[in-house]
Amino acid sequence: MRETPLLTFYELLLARWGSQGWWPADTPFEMMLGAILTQNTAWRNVEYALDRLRAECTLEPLALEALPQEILAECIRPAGYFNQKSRAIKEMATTLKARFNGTVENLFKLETSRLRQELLSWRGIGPETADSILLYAANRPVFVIDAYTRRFLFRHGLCEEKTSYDTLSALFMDALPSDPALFNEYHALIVRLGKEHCKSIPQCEKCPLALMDHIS
DNA sequence: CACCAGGCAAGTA
DNA sequence: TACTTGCATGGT
Repeated sequence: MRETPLLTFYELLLARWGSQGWWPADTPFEMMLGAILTQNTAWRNVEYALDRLRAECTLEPLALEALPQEILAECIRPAGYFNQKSRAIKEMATTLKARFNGTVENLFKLETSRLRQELLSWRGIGPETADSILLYAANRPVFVIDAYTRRFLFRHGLCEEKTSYDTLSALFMDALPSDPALFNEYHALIVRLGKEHCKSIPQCEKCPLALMDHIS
Protein backbone atom coordinates (compact mmCIF):
# COMPACT_ATOMS: atom_id res chain seq x y z
CA MET A 1 0.00 0.00 0.00
CA ARG A 2 1.26 3.47 -0.87
CA GLU A 3 1.80 6.16 1.73
CA THR A 4 -1.05 8.66 1.57
CA PRO A 5 -3.21 10.35 4.19
CA LEU A 6 -6.25 8.44 2.96
CA LEU A 7 -6.31 5.85 5.73
CA THR A 8 -5.88 8.55 8.37
CA PHE A 9 -8.69 10.60 6.83
CA TYR A 10 -10.93 7.55 6.99
CA GLU A 11 -10.17 6.94 10.64
CA LEU A 12 -10.94 10.58 11.48
CA LEU A 13 -14.22 10.54 9.61
CA LEU A 14 -15.35 7.28 11.17
CA ALA A 15 -14.42 8.50 14.64
CA ARG A 16 -16.41 11.68 14.05
CA TRP A 17 -19.58 10.27 12.55
CA GLY A 18 -19.52 6.49 12.90
CA SER A 19 -21.16 4.03 10.53
CA GLN A 20 -23.47 5.59 7.92
CA GLY A 21 -25.57 2.51 7.19
CA TRP A 22 -25.26 2.55 3.41
CA TRP A 23 -26.80 1.56 1.05
CA PRO A 24 -30.40 2.36 2.14
CA ALA A 25 -32.18 -0.55 0.40
CA ASP A 26 -33.95 -3.75 1.47
CA THR A 27 -32.59 -5.99 -1.30
CA PRO A 28 -29.70 -6.01 -3.81
CA PHE A 29 -32.15 -5.42 -6.67
CA GLU A 30 -33.70 -2.47 -4.89
CA MET A 31 -30.20 -1.12 -4.38
CA MET A 32 -29.60 -1.40 -8.14
CA LEU A 33 -32.81 0.52 -8.82
CA GLY A 34 -31.68 3.25 -6.45
CA ALA A 35 -28.26 3.37 -8.10
CA ILE A 36 -29.83 4.17 -11.46
CA LEU A 37 -32.41 6.56 -10.04
CA THR A 38 -29.92 8.63 -8.06
CA GLN A 39 -27.76 9.51 -11.06
CA ASN A 40 -27.26 13.29 -10.90
CA THR A 41 -30.33 13.45 -8.67
CA ALA A 42 -30.96 14.26 -5.00
CA TRP A 43 -31.61 11.13 -2.92
CA ARG A 44 -34.85 12.62 -1.59
CA ASN A 45 -36.30 12.46 -5.10
CA VAL A 46 -35.19 8.85 -5.42
CA GLU A 47 -37.18 8.04 -2.29
CA TYR A 48 -40.29 9.61 -3.81
CA ALA A 49 -39.77 7.56 -6.96
CA LEU A 50 -39.22 4.28 -5.10
CA ASP A 51 -42.30 4.86 -2.94
CA ARG A 52 -44.44 5.45 -6.02
CA LEU A 53 -42.99 2.39 -7.70
CA ARG A 54 -43.61 0.23 -4.62
CA ALA A 55 -47.25 1.26 -4.72
CA GLU A 56 -47.42 -0.04 -8.30
CA CYS A 57 -45.58 -3.36 -8.05
CA THR A 58 -43.06 -5.35 -6.01
CA LEU A 59 -39.47 -4.29 -6.50
CA GLU A 60 -38.31 -7.50 -8.16
CA PRO A 61 -36.81 -8.09 -11.61
CA LEU A 62 -39.70 -10.13 -13.01
CA ALA A 63 -42.34 -7.73 -11.71
CA LEU A 64 -40.63 -4.77 -13.36
CA GLU A 65 -40.01 -6.74 -16.54
CA ALA A 66 -43.78 -7.17 -16.77
CA LEU A 67 -44.57 -3.52 -16.03
CA PRO A 68 -45.16 -1.31 -19.10
CA GLN A 69 -42.40 1.24 -19.47
CA GLU A 70 -44.89 4.13 -19.61
CA ILE A 71 -46.24 3.15 -16.19
CA LEU A 72 -42.73 2.72 -14.86
CA ALA A 73 -41.71 6.12 -16.23
CA GLU A 74 -44.69 7.78 -14.57
CA CYS A 75 -43.82 6.20 -11.21
CA ILE A 76 -40.21 7.34 -11.25
CA ARG A 77 -40.94 10.82 -12.62
CA PRO A 78 -39.87 12.57 -9.38
CA ALA A 79 -36.31 11.25 -9.81
CA GLY A 80 -35.86 13.16 -13.08
CA TYR A 81 -34.59 11.88 -16.46
CA PHE A 82 -37.53 9.50 -16.22
CA ASN A 83 -37.51 8.45 -19.88
CA GLN A 84 -33.86 7.46 -19.83
CA LYS A 85 -34.00 5.88 -16.40
CA SER A 86 -37.18 3.90 -17.13
CA ARG A 87 -35.49 2.53 -20.24
CA ALA A 88 -32.40 1.56 -18.26
CA ILE A 89 -34.50 -0.16 -15.59
CA LYS A 90 -36.64 -1.99 -18.14
CA GLU A 91 -33.56 -3.25 -19.98
CA MET A 92 -31.96 -4.31 -16.72
CA ALA A 93 -35.06 -6.33 -15.82
CA THR A 94 -35.26 -7.82 -19.31
CA THR A 95 -31.60 -8.84 -19.23
CA LEU A 96 -31.95 -10.43 -15.80
CA LYS A 97 -34.92 -12.45 -17.02
CA ALA A 98 -33.35 -13.48 -20.31
CA ARG A 99 -29.84 -14.33 -19.18
CA PHE A 100 -29.86 -14.76 -15.39
CA ASN A 101 -33.08 -16.63 -14.71
CA GLY A 102 -34.62 -13.43 -13.37
CA THR A 103 -32.45 -13.20 -10.29
CA VAL A 104 -29.68 -10.90 -9.13
CA GLU A 105 -28.23 -13.89 -7.31
CA ASN A 106 -27.28 -15.50 -10.61
CA LEU A 107 -25.84 -12.24 -11.94
CA PHE A 108 -23.66 -11.97 -8.86
CA LYS A 109 -22.13 -15.38 -9.50
CA LEU A 110 -19.83 -13.59 -11.96
CA GLU A 111 -16.30 -12.84 -10.81
CA THR A 112 -15.79 -9.16 -9.95
CA SER A 113 -14.05 -7.88 -13.09
CA ARG A 114 -16.43 -9.91 -15.29
CA LEU A 115 -19.39 -8.56 -13.37
CA ARG A 116 -18.11 -5.02 -13.79
CA GLN A 117 -17.77 -5.50 -17.55
CA GLU A 118 -21.27 -6.95 -17.67
CA LEU A 119 -22.82 -4.03 -15.79
CA LEU A 120 -20.94 -1.48 -17.90
CA SER A 121 -22.41 -3.05 -21.03
CA TRP A 122 -25.95 -2.26 -19.83
CA ARG A 123 -27.65 0.94 -20.98
CA GLY A 124 -27.66 3.65 -18.36
CA ILE A 125 -24.92 2.11 -16.24
CA GLY A 126 -21.54 3.88 -16.29
CA PRO A 127 -18.47 3.54 -14.03
CA GLU A 128 -19.96 5.05 -10.89
CA THR A 129 -23.23 3.16 -11.05
CA ALA A 130 -21.45 -0.11 -11.86
CA ASP A 131 -19.03 0.32 -8.96
CA SER A 132 -21.83 1.33 -6.59
CA ILE A 133 -23.61 -1.90 -7.45
CA LEU A 134 -20.40 -3.91 -7.08
CA LEU A 135 -19.71 -2.46 -3.64
CA TYR A 136 -23.13 -1.89 -2.11
CA ALA A 137 -25.17 -4.73 -3.66
CA ALA A 138 -22.55 -7.40 -4.45
CA ASN A 139 -20.23 -6.56 -1.55
CA ARG A 140 -17.08 -6.49 -3.71
CA PRO A 141 -13.94 -4.53 -2.72
CA VAL A 142 -14.37 -1.74 -5.30
CA PHE A 143 -14.08 1.95 -4.43
CA VAL A 144 -16.79 4.26 -5.79
CA ILE A 145 -15.78 7.62 -7.23
CA ASP A 146 -18.45 10.31 -7.42
CA ALA A 147 -18.58 14.10 -7.51
CA TYR A 148 -18.08 14.34 -3.74
CA THR A 149 -15.08 12.04 -3.86
CA ARG A 150 -13.45 14.07 -6.64
CA ARG A 151 -13.98 17.24 -4.63
CA PHE A 152 -12.59 15.57 -1.52
CA LEU A 153 -9.40 14.44 -3.30
CA PHE A 154 -8.92 17.70 -5.17
CA ARG A 155 -9.25 19.87 -2.09
CA HIS A 156 -6.65 17.83 -0.31
CA GLY A 157 -4.25 18.17 -3.23
CA LEU A 158 -4.40 14.46 -3.99
CA CYS A 159 -5.48 14.78 -7.62
CA GLU A 160 -6.02 17.20 -10.49
CA GLU A 161 -9.47 18.40 -11.48
CA LYS A 162 -9.68 16.17 -14.53
CA THR A 163 -7.96 13.02 -13.29
CA SER A 164 -9.67 9.98 -14.79
CA TYR A 165 -12.18 7.84 -12.93
CA ASP A 166 -9.98 4.75 -12.96
CA THR A 167 -6.96 6.67 -11.69
CA LEU A 168 -8.93 8.03 -8.74
CA SER A 169 -10.34 4.61 -7.97
CA ALA A 170 -6.83 3.13 -8.01
CA LEU A 171 -5.69 5.89 -5.67
CA PHE A 172 -7.98 4.55 -2.95
CA MET A 173 -7.52 0.89 -3.79
CA ASP A 174 -3.72 1.21 -3.58
CA ALA A 175 -3.78 3.13 -0.31
CA LEU A 176 -6.28 1.03 1.65
CA PRO A 177 -6.72 -2.60 2.66
CA SER A 178 -9.04 -4.35 0.19
CA ASP A 179 -12.04 -4.45 2.50
CA PRO A 180 -15.62 -3.97 1.20
CA ALA A 181 -16.84 -2.84 4.63
CA LEU A 182 -14.14 -0.16 4.77
CA PHE A 183 -14.81 1.05 1.20
CA ASN A 184 -18.51 1.10 2.00
CA GLU A 185 -18.14 3.34 5.04
CA TYR A 186 -15.44 5.54 3.55
CA HIS A 187 -17.44 6.51 0.51
CA ALA A 188 -20.57 7.15 2.57
CA LEU A 189 -18.57 9.30 4.98
CA ILE A 190 -17.08 11.34 2.14
CA VAL A 191 -20.59 12.04 0.85
CA ARG A 192 -21.70 13.12 4.31
CA LEU A 193 -18.68 15.38 4.66
CA GLY A 194 -19.38 16.91 1.27
CA LYS A 195 -23.06 17.46 2.00
CA GLU A 196 -22.39 19.11 5.31
CA HIS A 197 -19.43 21.26 4.41
CA CYS A 198 -19.07 22.08 0.76
CA LYS A 199 -21.21 22.79 -2.22
CA SER A 200 -18.97 23.99 -5.03
CA ILE A 201 -15.61 23.63 -6.72
CA PRO A 202 -12.96 24.73 -6.04
CA GLN A 203 -13.93 26.65 -2.91
CA CYS A 204 -16.97 27.76 -1.00
CA GLU A 205 -17.72 30.07 1.91
CA LYS A 206 -18.27 27.23 4.35
CA CYS A 207 -14.97 25.50 3.72
CA PRO A 208 -12.25 27.71 2.25
CA LEU A 209 -9.66 25.20 3.43
CA ALA A 210 -9.44 21.48 2.99
CA LEU A 211 -12.49 19.51 4.02
CA MET A 212 -10.71 17.59 6.73
CA ASP A 213 -9.80 20.80 8.56
CA HIS A 214 -13.34 20.79 9.85
CA ILE A 215 -13.03 17.59 11.81
CA SER A 216 -9.31 17.17 12.53
C1' DC B 1 -34.91 33.76 -10.10
C1' DA B 2 -30.68 30.65 -10.73
C1' DC B 3 -28.38 26.73 -9.31
C1' DC B 4 -27.71 22.10 -7.82
C1' DA B 5 -28.25 16.95 -6.77
C1' DG B 6 -24.62 10.16 -4.77
C1' DG B 7 -24.22 10.48 -14.23
C1' DC B 8 -24.76 8.66 -18.72
C1' DA B 9 -25.14 8.38 -23.82
C1' DA B 10 -24.73 10.25 -28.20
C1' DG B 11 -22.88 13.47 -31.28
C1' DT B 12 -18.94 16.14 -33.15
C1' DA B 13 -13.99 17.24 -34.35
C1' DT C 1 -9.32 10.49 -27.70
C1' DA C 2 -11.37 14.75 -25.91
C1' DC C 3 -15.15 17.97 -25.61
C1' DT C 4 -20.10 19.26 -25.83
C1' DT C 5 -25.02 18.67 -25.31
C1' DG C 6 -29.54 16.69 -23.81
C1' DC C 7 -31.88 14.54 -20.34
C1' DA C 8 -35.87 16.47 -15.93
C1' DT C 9 -37.50 16.70 -11.29
C1' DG C 10 -37.76 18.95 -6.60
C1' DG C 11 -35.28 21.69 -3.00
C1' DT C 12 -32.80 25.96 -1.52
